[in-house]
Amino acid sequence: MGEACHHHHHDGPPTAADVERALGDADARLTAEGERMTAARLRVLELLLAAGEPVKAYDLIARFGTDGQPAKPPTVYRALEFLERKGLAHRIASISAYVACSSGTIDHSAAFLICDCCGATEEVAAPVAEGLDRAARAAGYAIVRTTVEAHGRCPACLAA
Amino acid sequence: MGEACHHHHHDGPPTAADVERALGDADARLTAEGERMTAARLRVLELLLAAGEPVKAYDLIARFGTDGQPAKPPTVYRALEFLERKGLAHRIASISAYVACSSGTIDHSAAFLICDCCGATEEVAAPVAEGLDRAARAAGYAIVRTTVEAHGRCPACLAA
DNA sequence: TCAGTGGTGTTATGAGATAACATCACATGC
DNA sequence: GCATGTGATGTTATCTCATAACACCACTGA
Repeated sequence: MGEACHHHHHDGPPTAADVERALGDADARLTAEGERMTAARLRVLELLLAAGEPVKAYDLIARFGTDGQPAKPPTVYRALEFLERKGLAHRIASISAYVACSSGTIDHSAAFLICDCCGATEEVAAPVAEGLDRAARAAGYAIVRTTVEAHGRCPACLAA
Repeated sequence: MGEACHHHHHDGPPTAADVERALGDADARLTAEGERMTAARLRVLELLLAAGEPVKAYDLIARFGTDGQPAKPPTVYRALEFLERKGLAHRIASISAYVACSSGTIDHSAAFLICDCCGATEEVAAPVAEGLDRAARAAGYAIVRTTVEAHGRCPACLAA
């Protein structure tokens, strides 16, 4: 993360109420779909939502226990895999971190704008698909999933 | 890599002559730029070129010595960092692998089509930048570098 | 010839992720 | 009720990926 400029307070984490609401929504939706929103999955999603920015898996592991006890790695990685599969979280490959999905739409190919200075990320709806789809068609590839991540500076860090 | 279909021979590696020529070109170009194309850097580039597809860092480490002796990790990671900085190689974050740059143009933002079946990759010139740039402008971000990787099936694996 | 810069060699360790296997919870059919 | 199958979890160990730190070397320019 920060290498050149100081850390700023960007968007910041959502309020506790926001987190609760999002958790409730997710729980209700997945339960309705016949999925099991277990304690571990809810806890990991809660941590991601509360952070409001990408979080490293081992940070989730460290923060997992409400009593300060860390989780075992597979506990968190399994929850992340589930959340990702269900579109509630995304892995950001270029920084090996995970973030709650901020888009309401299910089954989307997300793209991210990532500030290398303060760590803020913005999830933007696949405005990229067009160009990539065109290239894929030209090459004869059938795309299953995409990783689109742009690194740079957020408005706040640019202003600083 | 392969999970569903068998491994096919896709494009395959280039001929030894192709590799030699590309190595010579890279050497000449960087030397002209005042960079030092050292043995380790040339060797890693040679391995990447010869593979003709993404290679894991520890595979490069294992293949490094012509006598079968592996390299020490930093040797290869340093060479990769240099090659990437100079536009001769790319890291593919979604699979933690490295590939020789197949584009002639310097200083480009590459995008990749990656076959999850046979491992073939196609480097396509940033046809993606448009959409992403637009989104970044809208969000006020200044983009420095991008990671664009599409996973799916290549034509050969689709046909199989 | 001496300092500065950039590259290499080496050791060790940090960070990210998963394999394997035992156990548990829960829904469904009998 | 209770057997049975499926999916989730707990636990241990390990594997893969990547870099920190420090000593040494090669080249360049004052």
